[in-house]
Amino acid sequence: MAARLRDPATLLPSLVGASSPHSRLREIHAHLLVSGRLASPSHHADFVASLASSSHLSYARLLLPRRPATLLVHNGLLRALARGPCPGLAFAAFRELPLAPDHYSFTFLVRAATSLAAAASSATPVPTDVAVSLLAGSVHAAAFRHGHAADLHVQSGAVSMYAAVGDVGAVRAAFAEIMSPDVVCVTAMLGALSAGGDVDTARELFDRMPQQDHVAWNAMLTGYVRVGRAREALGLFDEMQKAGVSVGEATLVSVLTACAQMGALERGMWVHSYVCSRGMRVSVTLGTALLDMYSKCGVVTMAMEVFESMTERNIYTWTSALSGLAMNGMGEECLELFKRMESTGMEPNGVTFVAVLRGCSVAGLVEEGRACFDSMKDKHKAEPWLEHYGCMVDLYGRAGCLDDAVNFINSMPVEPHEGVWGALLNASRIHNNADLGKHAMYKLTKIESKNDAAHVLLSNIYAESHNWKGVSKVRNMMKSKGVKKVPGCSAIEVDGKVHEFFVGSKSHPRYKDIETMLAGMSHKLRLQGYTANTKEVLFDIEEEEKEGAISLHSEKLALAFGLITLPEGTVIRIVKNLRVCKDCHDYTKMISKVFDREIVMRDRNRFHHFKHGACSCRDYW
DNA sequence: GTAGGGTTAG
Repeated sequence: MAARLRDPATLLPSLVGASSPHSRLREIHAHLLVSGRLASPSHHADFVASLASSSHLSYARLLLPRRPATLLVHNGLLRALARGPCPGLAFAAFRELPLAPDHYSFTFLVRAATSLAAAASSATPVPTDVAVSLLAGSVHAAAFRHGHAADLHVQSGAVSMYAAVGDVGAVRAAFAEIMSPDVVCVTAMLGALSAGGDVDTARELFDRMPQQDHVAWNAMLTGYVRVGRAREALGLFDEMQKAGVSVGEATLVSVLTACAQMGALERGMWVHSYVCSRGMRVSVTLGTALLDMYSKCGVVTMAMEVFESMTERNIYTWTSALSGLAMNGMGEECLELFKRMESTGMEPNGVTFVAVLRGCSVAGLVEEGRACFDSMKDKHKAEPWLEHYGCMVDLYGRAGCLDDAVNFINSMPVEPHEGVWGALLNASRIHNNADLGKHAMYKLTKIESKNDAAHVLLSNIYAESHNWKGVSKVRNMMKSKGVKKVPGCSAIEVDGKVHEFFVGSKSHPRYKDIETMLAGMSHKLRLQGYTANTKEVLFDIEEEEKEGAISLHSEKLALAFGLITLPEGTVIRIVKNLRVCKDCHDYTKMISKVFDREIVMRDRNRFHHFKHGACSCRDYW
């Protein structure tokens, strides 16, 4: 009965639009009054909270003085504000509180501070605002002053709050305060640790928990995913299922993110069919995670199918789709989709522009990219980030407009970062401009002296122009500076199992077969007139010590394994942690022709779709 | 008759 009475008030956000005029609200208000449905204080509180949470804050405030003030009403208001789009308003309401706050009030304030901190850290790539950090401290201090800091809800909230502002010391202190932490408190700590990248400590805590519920499992899962340990995340998911823990949306989203990271398409598709077969509702978050998984596994058609089937799309959805098209080399489609997005009134943010600019870059759409960059400021009033400047340099440089790239850098209103010089360096490599490359390298190493990828790029530039002295100079430079190259690793999924290959590694159980296959591949390629680029092989900086190492580059090993194990006609999908080297790229193109196989190779930052001897990147990467 | 922990884009 009581629940039915509450209906009109709690349903308010859906009854009236956020832009409804006061007259319409008065009508509803009058109706509720006359029918007696606002008689009890709790219904009144619900009504006020509903108004506040549907952006009718001013009307909600009008209602406040109409009754004797109750904490219920005011706390409801605080809750609505803390959860709303402007959590800061909760503090204003708190200051005007006509009654002494209780422990409920403080959970809402802690929540508001947490949301503010989260918003601040996602808006910019820099560490969270000092102001938000101070705010968190003062909320906590106020809770102490009012004697409500010992409440379990406030305490676990404080742990999450300090994690959101990135204050590791405060997180530990807040957790240490808790006399007898329950599952929720420990899980909050778990989440805080893994958000700070300290998954191993989080795991210890997790293993020590007397019993873990599904939220604790999820916190652990996302911890692994966040630091890029996708394999462990999937392993944990297996354990979770064995333990019979209920699998909900949050779990699946994390699992999909792990699949996306690893390029584990089969596992990702398993999640998709799991969702479908159980008739689960595909929420925006789940849909976006699915779409992103497909893009990052190189299956753009499925990604777009998911996108089109979604009934609700937020900025993450749009940006993920745009970015998927961009990284799969579909620049025109990316721009098209961006226009569609603009026409729906969805406002792009900085991340969206990164995606669109990258789309322009892969397709060589210089003018469009320039227009897009300009529209950021003019039309969308968004200040470009360093990333956007980097994208522009990449756009000009990749298209061969090296002068434009240099002029663009010179006209930047902010100091260029390593990404900008890295983009110029890469452009120099594509267009064989050793002098410009040297300049970019000089600038880059002044900022980041030990960038291994940059050293490899420069060496490639020298090797390309047969400047072997230059190559060995770079090699010595790396030695003397102690620059360690991250070992190349290629992964391929077969029957749901991901196999990893490192350069020249012979440890795979089927190495003998792989070796035989590699020999067969070389033989077939030679018949087709392919000659390995032997001079460059000798100076391949990635593997100078190993004889013939280039023929054992990780992507070649994975490719051979794929040819052995995957039935004819299926696409071979390989995920590499670094960029593909030129020789492997040429080699793979040939393989796609000679073996008549479609090969999809995911690079460090984009996709190569090989088919009939050509690559979707048009040899610009 | 109000609360707390886990979920998507670079």
